[in-house]
Amino acid sequence: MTLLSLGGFMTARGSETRQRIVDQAVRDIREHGYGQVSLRSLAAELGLTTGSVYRHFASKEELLNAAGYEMSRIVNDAVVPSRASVDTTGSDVEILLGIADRLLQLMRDDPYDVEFLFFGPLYGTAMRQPGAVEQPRFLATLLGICARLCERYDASVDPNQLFVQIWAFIQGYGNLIMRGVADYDASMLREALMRLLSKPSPESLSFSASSMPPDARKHTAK
Amino acid sequence: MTLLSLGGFMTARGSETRQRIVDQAVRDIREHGYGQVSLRSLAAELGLTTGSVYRHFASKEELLNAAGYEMSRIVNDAVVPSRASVDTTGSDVEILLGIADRLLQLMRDDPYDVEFLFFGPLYGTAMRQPGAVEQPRFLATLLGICARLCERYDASVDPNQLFVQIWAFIQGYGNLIMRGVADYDASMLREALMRLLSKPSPESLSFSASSMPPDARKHTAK
DNA sequence: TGTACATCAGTGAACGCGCGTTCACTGATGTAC
DNA sequence: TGTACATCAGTGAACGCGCGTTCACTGATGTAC
Repeated sequence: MTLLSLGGFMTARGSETRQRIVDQAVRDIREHGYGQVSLRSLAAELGLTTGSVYRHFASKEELLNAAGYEMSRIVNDAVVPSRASVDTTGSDVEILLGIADRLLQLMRDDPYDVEFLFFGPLYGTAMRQPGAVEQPRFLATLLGICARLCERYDASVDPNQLFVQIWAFIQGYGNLIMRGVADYDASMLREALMRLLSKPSPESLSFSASSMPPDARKHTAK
Repeated sequence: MTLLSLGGFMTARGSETRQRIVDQAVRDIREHGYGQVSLRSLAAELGLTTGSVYRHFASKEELLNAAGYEMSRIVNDAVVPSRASVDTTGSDVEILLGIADRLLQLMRDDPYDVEFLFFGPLYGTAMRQPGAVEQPRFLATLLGICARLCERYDASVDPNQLFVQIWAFIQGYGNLIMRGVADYDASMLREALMRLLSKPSPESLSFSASSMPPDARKHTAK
């Protein structure tokens, strides 16, 4: 029995194999990291030969793009709250904390997934061409939250700047977790993010906050 | 004319070549990243052949270790303030800001140096065996500053936790800069670090800071 | 001072490996008539 | 219904490449006597 079309380019069998190859690539990336992906071993794990992979993808790069697309969906689904849960939980800050929490858990449990998406070969190519790979929704979500917070509480703060601060901390912390330098601590994450979202208060740890680094550099240069 | 000893294992000529090889490795890493270092091209750039490299190093790994040692010194010198400047500038917080500032400048200007040291093959091997590679002094310096600050202003805060927060932000921000996602902004760095060093103040951006992510996850799991 | 010898940095070719990629071919499947 | 044909997923061997590494050899340098 023949299925119709399937995009008009492949038989049912072919389309099925293509998906099996992509799925195996995702598994290999998750297990060993994208740098270790070899077409030979990938094909062997599926009981195929390398030649057959080229029946479905013009190059290894194209296969990795397809795997990136898949991975992007997986990460988005794991990190971004569903519409329903957003409606019920309410607060922007809670949504932000939730996204950060789930992302860090993912970086701890499946570091190679995130490494591939954020630090891999797709970044700067496919990831930035809208459509090629599903954009990481949670980044847009985070940026939106920052914008709302700034607007609501302090219009003088630049939303992009707040976003960079928060995103820097989250992925920096994730990096430390991925490398085994730090353990994931949800309450520490919460505390740090709350601090970044707060205005610095004068009565806290008091410093002689006079002149700044760009000049301090001169002192050591000599 | 013969120089004596030189460690007793090499002639002057040999020791000189060894250093030239290490220096070239550092240059190659700085320019193309440690992943692109090839013994063939490295030797060729020095007018040597690969075989001669093995007269001085038992393996590529050993050469990279030596290069790591060199790189570690370079980064330390660029980032850690000299004793004299520490004595004159005073405040712990200013020292911390200065280190962060210089490190981020370095990550912007010579990203491959930092990548090699912190995200490279040495990390977890040579970097953690005291002596093999000069430990990154500034990490110890940062930790010491965190300890002093906690002790002085709020003994209830865990210094390690504060250190992880600060270090996470700094290298996370550096990562964004290295990848071209964000530009380096000294005043933003200062602001973020000050926030992380402050106690969160209740009168700042006010959030319904009720329940936390670990539970929030249940909502989206369904 | 001259001669024989030891040392060892450097040569250049080769080895084996895994890689992405190509291609002539096989064989199963479904279509046309 | 049967036969000839087209399609195309998959095979398996080969290609060329760059890699780290090895090794017999060269030749310059300094030492011993």
